[in-house]
Amino acid sequence: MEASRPDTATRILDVSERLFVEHGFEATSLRMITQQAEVNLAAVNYHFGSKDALFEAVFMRRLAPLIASCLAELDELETREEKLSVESLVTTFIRPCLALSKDPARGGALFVRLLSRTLVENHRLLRETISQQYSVFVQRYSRAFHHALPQLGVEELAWRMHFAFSVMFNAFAGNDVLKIFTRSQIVTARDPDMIVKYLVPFVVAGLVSPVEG
Amino acid sequence: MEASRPDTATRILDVSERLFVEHGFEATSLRMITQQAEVNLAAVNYHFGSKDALFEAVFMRRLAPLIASCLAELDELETREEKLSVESLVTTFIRPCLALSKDPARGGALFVRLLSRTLVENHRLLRETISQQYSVFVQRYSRAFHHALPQLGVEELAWRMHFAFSVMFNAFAGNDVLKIFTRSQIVTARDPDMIVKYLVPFVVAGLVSPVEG
DNA sequence: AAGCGTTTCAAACTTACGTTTTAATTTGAT
DNA sequence: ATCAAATTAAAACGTAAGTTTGAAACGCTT
Repeated sequence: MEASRPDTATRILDVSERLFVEHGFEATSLRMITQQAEVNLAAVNYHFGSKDALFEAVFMRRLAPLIASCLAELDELETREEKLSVESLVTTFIRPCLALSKDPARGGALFVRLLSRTLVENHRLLRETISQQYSVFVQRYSRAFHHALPQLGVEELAWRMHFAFSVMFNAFAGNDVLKIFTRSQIVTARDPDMIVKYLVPFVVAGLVSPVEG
Repeated sequence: MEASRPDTATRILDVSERLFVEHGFEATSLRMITQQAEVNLAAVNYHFGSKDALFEAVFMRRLAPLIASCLAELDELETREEKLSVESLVTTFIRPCLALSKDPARGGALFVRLLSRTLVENHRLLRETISQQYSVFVQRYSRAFHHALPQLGVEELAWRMHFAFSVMFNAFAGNDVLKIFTRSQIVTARDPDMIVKYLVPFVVAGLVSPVEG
């Protein structure tokens, strides 16, 4: 009656995803991974080639569908509405993140944390492989936000998008900067819906705030 | 005419701070540190005891003065004004961060990046040593924000503070989440004053936005 | 100048890492 | 059933990590 055990490569990916989030890439050894995945040590190099390639595989398994979901939401929104509201635009990004966070089969909230962690560690992977492959993501959002907020100059818009995506990433990643001091004042990332309830108004307010003279 | 060379312990701290930011704690070896600091390999263990203790020393050298500066600004503001504005409150945190970012003698922007990096890596150091020592920081800000935003419930206020500090930390840390995709669309953290110009309005707007029914 | 605690130095130690190798085992088509 | 390919297994390899050691060099007081 137990669920069928995933194959070796999948078990490695699942365990790696969790351990990379918990301890970071460098601090996670192949021996930790293979032990918890109950596979032989050599299996990682056999199936993926190297530890670096394993990381890329872990990353790409989640990122590609997430980006695709966001762009699909964006497509659907642009065909449905003539004039895009900032809130609906923000939601096209948040909804796929939320769905991902609530779906354990797709890594649950783990991957968003991994993404956040990888961003600040600025891996070579993100600077090289990903940047070329997914520049369309930011281009699409930049254009959409420009249409929704035409009163903003390109520099001000870039900064606001930077801030907005920063806080959204951090929110889903559960990096509670205040928790360190207060000992879990907020039950972080436990209820993703609760995050969105407070996150969307905050981000939208920052994005649409009037420009100062 | 050259500046007098700092002593061994200080050189180790300076180099470590930079390397921990660039490569992370785990990926920075003592041999990298001692080589760039032009000290003997054993000097780290002699002066600090261990690599972990070195990290704590690097961290504490900057954090304590930063926290003290913030609290001093807060004190000065509370004695000067009866009713605190959200903007002035935000500024009590941003101004010390900005001063730190612009002062190479105190680590410049490096330490804020280190702080941000350490937050998402959630080191044992931050969970254990720091949380007890500096809980006063969050308590003071929580109370101040509660006075400035009395219309917000405790839960909503906690979330908004969480979001606000998230984006502020990330802004100073220069973790440009969009840069990865666009290849340095924004010249991040080059001009700290520019950050503040756009950061403060964004954060304030999010904090003061009206609560929804 | 002598003595003594402090600091520096070169070298080695132990351990753990990522990776490779070679053989055993399983799998799937004929 | 057989054979070839794919996968798993155990063991070892070479390297680099943090740490320790013991002697040499330094700095300061007497």
